[in-house]
Amino acid sequence: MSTEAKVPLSSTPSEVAAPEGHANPEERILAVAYELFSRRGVRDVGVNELIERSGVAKATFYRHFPSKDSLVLAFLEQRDKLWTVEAIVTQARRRGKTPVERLLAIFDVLGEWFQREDFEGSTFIHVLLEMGPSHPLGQASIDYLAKLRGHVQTMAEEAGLVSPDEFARSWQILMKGSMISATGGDLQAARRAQRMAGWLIEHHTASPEVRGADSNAGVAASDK
Amino acid sequence: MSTEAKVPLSSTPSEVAAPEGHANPEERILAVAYELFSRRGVRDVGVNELIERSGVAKATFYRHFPSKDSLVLAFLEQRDKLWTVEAIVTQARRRGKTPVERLLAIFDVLGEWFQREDFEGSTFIHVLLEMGPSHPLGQASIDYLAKLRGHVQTMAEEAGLVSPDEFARSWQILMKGSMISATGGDLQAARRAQRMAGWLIEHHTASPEVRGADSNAGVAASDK
DNA sequence: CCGGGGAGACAGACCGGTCTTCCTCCCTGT
DNA sequence: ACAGGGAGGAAGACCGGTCTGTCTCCCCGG
Repeated sequence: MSTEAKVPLSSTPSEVAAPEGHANPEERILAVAYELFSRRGVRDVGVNELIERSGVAKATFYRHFPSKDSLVLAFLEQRDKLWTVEAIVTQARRRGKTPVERLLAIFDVLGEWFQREDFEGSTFIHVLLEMGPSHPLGQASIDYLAKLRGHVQTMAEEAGLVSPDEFARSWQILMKGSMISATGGDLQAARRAQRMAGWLIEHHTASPEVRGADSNAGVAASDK
Repeated sequence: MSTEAKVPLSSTPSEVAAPEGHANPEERILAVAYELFSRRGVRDVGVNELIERSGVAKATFYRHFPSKDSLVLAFLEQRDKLWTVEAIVTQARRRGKTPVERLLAIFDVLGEWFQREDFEGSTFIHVLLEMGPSHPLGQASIDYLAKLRGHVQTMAEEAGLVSPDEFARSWQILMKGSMISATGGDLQAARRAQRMAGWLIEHHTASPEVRGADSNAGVAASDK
């Protein structure tokens, strides 16, 4: 058996995930769940549909996942690994030569993602709003969003930016806002966010001399 | 029909836990719906609960609202009026002296809203993600978000900013992003967004002196 | 023999929505 | 002045459907 790359973002040629390729039921269930949860949210997909589309018996489902929520938890973990890390962070790192370029490349990746017609919106934001911040699944989503913010903060530190935490939190506002706007139909949201992201970088750049003053400085800084 | 100023003396014997002040059932239902939908989203609140908490009969409910969706539609309209317009736009206009101050005051209002412990998150974003962009209620949410963006654009024009449409779309990315971050627990999200909003204003300010030119973003490494 | 897996009936709760029953107010015709 | 009737509201049974989760039955391979 070929080891098979794990379906990064699309892969599956056409329709919903098929049992093909995954021998054991657990992988089949998780693959189907990934597909359906990503596209329609966790509340909209019932256990019966998951079971039907993964060609598995109900008892088998509940033997591997004691509850639907535990499957959702596994799905979120998978989403973090395949989407946040592999599709976003790793991709962005690969594209830029300098640390700053790598940061800005995040919005290039997001922009391409927004253009895709199977763009589903952000899973973690979706689940967070669906379940609420106090629900365990909402909390898990918050945690994964914080994990993503940690990646941004690391990249900011690599770029030598000041106040990496403040930077990453502001950066994430831009990411979240652009994702919501893209869900609402603004396909240029990534470009707009990227423009603001540039200004954010400028204001967190430790300049050798000038720029001691706070609020806004010139904008046409060279850089780049 | 048109009479309305009648006081129900000793009528309506069952006045259990219904919202005080609202005599007619339609207002009671809408008031309860506003409360529950705002706090928990529309999917989480069923018609039975609405009926029970507004002290109304089921037939009465369906006489005034032919379906749950039509009530949600009425709720969204109410939300636009009470929240978007009265709580945000009017408040922000009242606070600032100059057009630019009025724009920035939006994030002051948002910041205070985030601090409230009954902060519920943004209704329109919530409904949009709950129902999806293609559902009529999701579409309505998109429309109301566009209406809010129109207010921002108007304020931008009053401030004499260039590219008011581009400005308003970028501005809304900051608003949406800060609301999601606030839902996730970042109570400083409004402050951070406001900082970026200040830079956005600068870059849309048509300064007679320097900075004319096409400005461009001049920072990103993309432009694909 | 035994355990995992497929198929599916079933339970119990809840969903949006319809309809029936009764009661009370208010308008109107004589 | 007063009886009658229509309208609106309260209470709630009911319907078909969906939800998560349990349990039974049978098969098949090691």
